[in-house]
Amino acid sequence: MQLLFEDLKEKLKKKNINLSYQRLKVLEYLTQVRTHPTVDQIFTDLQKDISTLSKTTVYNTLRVLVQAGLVRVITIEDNETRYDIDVRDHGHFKCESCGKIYDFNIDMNSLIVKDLNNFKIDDKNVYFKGICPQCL
Amino acid sequence: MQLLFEDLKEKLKKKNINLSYQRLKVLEYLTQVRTHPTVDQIFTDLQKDISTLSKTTVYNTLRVLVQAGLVRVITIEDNETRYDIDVRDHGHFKCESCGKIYDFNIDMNSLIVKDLNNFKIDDKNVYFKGICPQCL
DNA sequence: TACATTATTGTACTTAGTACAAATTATAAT
DNA sequence: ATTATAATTTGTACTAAGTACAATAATGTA
Ligand SMILES: [Mn+2]
Ligand SMILES: [Mn+2]
Ligand SMILES: [Zn+2]
Ligand SMILES: [Zn+2]
Repeated sequence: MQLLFEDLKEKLKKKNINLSYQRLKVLEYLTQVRTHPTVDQIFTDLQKDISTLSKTTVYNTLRVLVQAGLVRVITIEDNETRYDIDVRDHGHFKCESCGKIYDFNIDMNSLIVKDLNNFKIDDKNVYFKGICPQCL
Repeated sequence: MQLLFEDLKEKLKKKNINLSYQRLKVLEYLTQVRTHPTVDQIFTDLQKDISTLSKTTVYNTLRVLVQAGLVRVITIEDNETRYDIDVRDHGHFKCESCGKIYDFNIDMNSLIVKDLNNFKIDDKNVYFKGICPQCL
């Protein structure tokens, strides 16, 4: 636990992000809670530990982490922005019954599109919707 | 033009959607303006013709059209929901410089994911981000 | 045409996210 | 360690997307 915290400090330092307790806590939360949480979930849970926490700080911190490439944004539903500590290429499946978001492996390099020959592609996203096994 | 309008009437009737001038106009707009417009763009443009148009009506109409499968929702950026009259399988590329959204062909059936064997998949989405040729 | 049903409109409301200035905390220099 | 400087956090006010709802208008049917 103490060890993890030191690892996260390293992670931020390597990206030239100044250390703060709030930033470490948000990063720790995303490392432990792998459900692609929303800002509100992060805020509500962390507020139990940090009673003075402001939601603006959560927004600010996430923006910083995303810009540094430590966290990615998941946009599946327009009304709920979610955050993912796993920045490696992978797809997302959202169950329309329970709302849970599952990760799946997909080879983004195999998604070669001839229509986009002269386009500079920076980011590839794949997401599916349907019903998960538990809800079926 | 008159012919097109009759076609759209047919399209709605086939889906058991009651006819109204507003619904026809929204459908006509999406048929003609293929830029994946937002609610606000649709509303602002149609208001020039229909001065009494309410934004609520645009929201209601789009919900009806999406439920009927005549229109699909495009969620790339969390703050801008866009609408597409082309409901066939295809991918979207958003230029991060000019904001334009391009269509591209992609074979969704080739996206077979072994991690999702027991999942019921209803909807597959692929979108890329980057810079378009005009902006490069 | 008359009636019943459905759609439109306008307003009020909710919620996600942003702007900004004051207060606090972290970093660097002495 | 103390101080000065810079960066971050916090709280409030604000914006904008979207929804709820009741009154009004339009549409479909007998
Ligand atoms: Mn993920
Ligand atoms: Mn399209
Ligand atoms: Zn489920
Ligand atoms: Zn462009």
